[in-house]
Amino acid sequence: MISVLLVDDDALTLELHRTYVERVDGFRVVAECTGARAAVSAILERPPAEGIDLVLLDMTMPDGTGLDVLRHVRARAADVDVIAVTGVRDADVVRQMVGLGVAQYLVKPFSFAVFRDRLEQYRAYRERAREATGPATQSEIDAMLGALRPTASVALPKGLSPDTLDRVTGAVRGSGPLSAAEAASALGMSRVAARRYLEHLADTGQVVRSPRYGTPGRPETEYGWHP
Amino acid sequence: MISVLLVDDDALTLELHRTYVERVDGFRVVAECTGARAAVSAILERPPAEGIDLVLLDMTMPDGTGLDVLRHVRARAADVDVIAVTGVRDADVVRQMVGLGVAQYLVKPFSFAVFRDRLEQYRAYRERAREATGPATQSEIDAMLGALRPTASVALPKGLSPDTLDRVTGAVRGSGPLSAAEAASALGMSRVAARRYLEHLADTGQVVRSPRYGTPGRPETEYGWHP
DNA sequence: CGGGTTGTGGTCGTATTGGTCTCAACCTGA
DNA sequence: TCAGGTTGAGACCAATACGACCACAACCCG
Repeated sequence: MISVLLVDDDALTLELHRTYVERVDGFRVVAECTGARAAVSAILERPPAEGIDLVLLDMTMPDGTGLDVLRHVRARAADVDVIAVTGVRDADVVRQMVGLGVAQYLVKPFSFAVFRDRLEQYRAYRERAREATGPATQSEIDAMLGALRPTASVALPKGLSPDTLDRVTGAVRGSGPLSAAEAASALGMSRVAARRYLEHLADTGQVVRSPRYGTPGRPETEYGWHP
Repeated sequence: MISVLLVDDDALTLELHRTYVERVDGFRVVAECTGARAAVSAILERPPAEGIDLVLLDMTMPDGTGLDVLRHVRARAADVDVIAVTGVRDADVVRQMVGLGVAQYLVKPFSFAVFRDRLEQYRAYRERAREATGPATQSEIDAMLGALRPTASVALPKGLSPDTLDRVTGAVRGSGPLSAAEAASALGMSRVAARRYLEHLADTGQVVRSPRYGTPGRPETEYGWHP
């Protein structure tokens, strides 16, 4: 059983993630924190016997960032693994977190399927690390690290390509609310195709639809990012 | 140009690694240390302007281990990447180093070809991290991490020859973004084969995929070195 | 104030083009 | 010669553009 510590400043998010974790076999939540300082103490002071294996760490908290937490923990040689779970997508933050050894970096919001995949992947890494208790060969080490390699995520509906979805997602994130036509011209694709992807994102809850009135003619629906 | 610090207690090894680094384009050795304490000072005290990008870190040194070095560095928020280069293959050490955010773990001894591959892989990660200066999408972050983690096997997948891979790599490097068909005709090979190699390069993070719209019909994916 | 007109975007069917898979032919090394 | 691996050709599948038609809100005119 893998013991998990949840860290997030929002109680609602905490609860959601708890239910997520409990739906995955072999993982259990042993503690929760809403602040950076509390997280550091929880990780460092917990007796090793009932130690924490994995921390799901948010970035933004009132009394410090996830980066601060991780720096303290790493300095103390605490032997925990960390999955960053945050809405912060700044490339520099990602780089620093990777430098501090996060096993995965999950961008909120995400579906349960994505969450479960990441946890399963972490479990695979963990199993490999455990079974090779003695000296390992280079290729065993590679296999271990390779297990942490993010895999292509959930299967898309027919007619959608991962690459295009990625581009559309980026456009909506970058430019604020967009209509299908605007997204299409920004990406150099057709309005119909752009709309398909935006609809998919809306269906999976990653963007919100809202009608845009005022101009003559049928109202245009615009798609805005939903953090 | 990526600035490298070499850390190893053995002068001979240091020299060997220096020649290795200098044989790889775009990397240069800016400093060398033979001890743990010296390594920590070198990393922390060097002015940011001529900062160190990458540390090749040995594990066993007279005045401390590589783990100690890394813990100090991480606690100080130094923004350097690290490749562990050591003979130590203990699974627990590997796990701890991974937890401290090493980009690669190289077991001594190794050939120059292996060494170069790892450096190239690190470069791919670095480029991806740099090009996405703003907010990134989940899949961009995944691509970044995917570039970092070693592919399960060091050798190429069945069906790919090193020679052809070199030619395809050269074509993409030289001619900017290419579609599979364009690469095929430029190299005088079949579209299917060209695509196989381009896909491999994309999977290992050395080239980026992006769909090309505008014409009726299914969009063509183009493969670019690092736009 | 109300119904028709107009203009715009949503929706669907079809054509088109590249991606993807399978299997046979070829090449290389022992 | 044989075995394994690499390439290539064709068939099928998938993702997009385009155009026609439908739905909706604003506007206009009585």
